[in-house]
Amino acid sequence: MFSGTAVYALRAVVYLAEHSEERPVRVAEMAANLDVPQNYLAKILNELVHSEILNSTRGKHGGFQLAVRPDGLSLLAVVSPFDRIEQERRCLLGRSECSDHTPCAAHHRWKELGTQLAAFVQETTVADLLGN
Amino acid sequence: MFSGTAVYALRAVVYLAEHSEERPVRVAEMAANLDVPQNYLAKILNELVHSEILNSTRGKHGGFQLAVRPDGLSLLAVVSPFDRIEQERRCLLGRSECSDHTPCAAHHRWKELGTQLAAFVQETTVADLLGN
DNA sequence: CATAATTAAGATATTCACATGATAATATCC
DNA sequence: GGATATTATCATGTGAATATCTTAATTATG
Repeated sequence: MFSGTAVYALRAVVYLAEHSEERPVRVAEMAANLDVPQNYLAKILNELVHSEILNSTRGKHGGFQLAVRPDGLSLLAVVSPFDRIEQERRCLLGRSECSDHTPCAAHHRWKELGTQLAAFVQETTVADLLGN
Repeated sequence: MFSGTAVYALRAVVYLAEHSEERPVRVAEMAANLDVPQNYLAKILNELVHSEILNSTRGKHGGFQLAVRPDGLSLLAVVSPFDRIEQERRCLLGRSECSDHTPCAAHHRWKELGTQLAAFVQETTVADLLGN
């Protein structure tokens, strides 16, 4: 459903929500705990900084912190720099305009699934992923 | 949701359901009509033959035919040689055993989405995709 | 100011889905 | 049996996602 990169981003954001309240968290610490390649994670975190989801501070005692409150951060916001999930809602058979003109029998249920997925990523926040 | 290869397979099976009642259909014809690379399509069809979803006959007047009735052929059967969609139902964060031990708040709704997707591909048949 | 710690960024490497090309195997038709 | 049409299979190429490596930029501390 999500790309590997997007899942990394979600895991990282959850980790920061749980650990970066006070001090910034270093990439090395996160990479070790989340089992993500460190340099790759650094790039992902950097993109999240550009998306204004994280703050970063360089130098000694630097690291990453959440820039917004977890309950105001939707999964869609975290994931969208990496996955274009809006495109998931196309025709099952890849036809360009199946839906409007000549929907097949399965089309409506299929579209409903896409709608539910979209609602999930929009309405679910990082706060909903905490506490385990 | 599905890989490109799986969508090719679906399109091909639908095409055969509509055109292979009498005679076998050649790859070249399907590739042209479905806008799929011919050699790539040939490989996909061959895998569907091995999955006993299609029959093939070589030589002059050869081609591919559906081996089963469209209303008895689930989307899951068509797609599963190419996509491991059962794996879609894991934890959102890629944790190995999130679900059983310490489900997060979002886990139940996420799992429900996966269940609905699984039900869709199991219950929907190729016959449901015809007629447009 | 020098040093160490850390993110930022660019270049390169790897892997895999996707695609192409060429050849072999098989069947039909004259 | 030879020519032709078709699937079957293997070998190779390509591009994007994933991952690594290296260097630069920035900051705190003694």
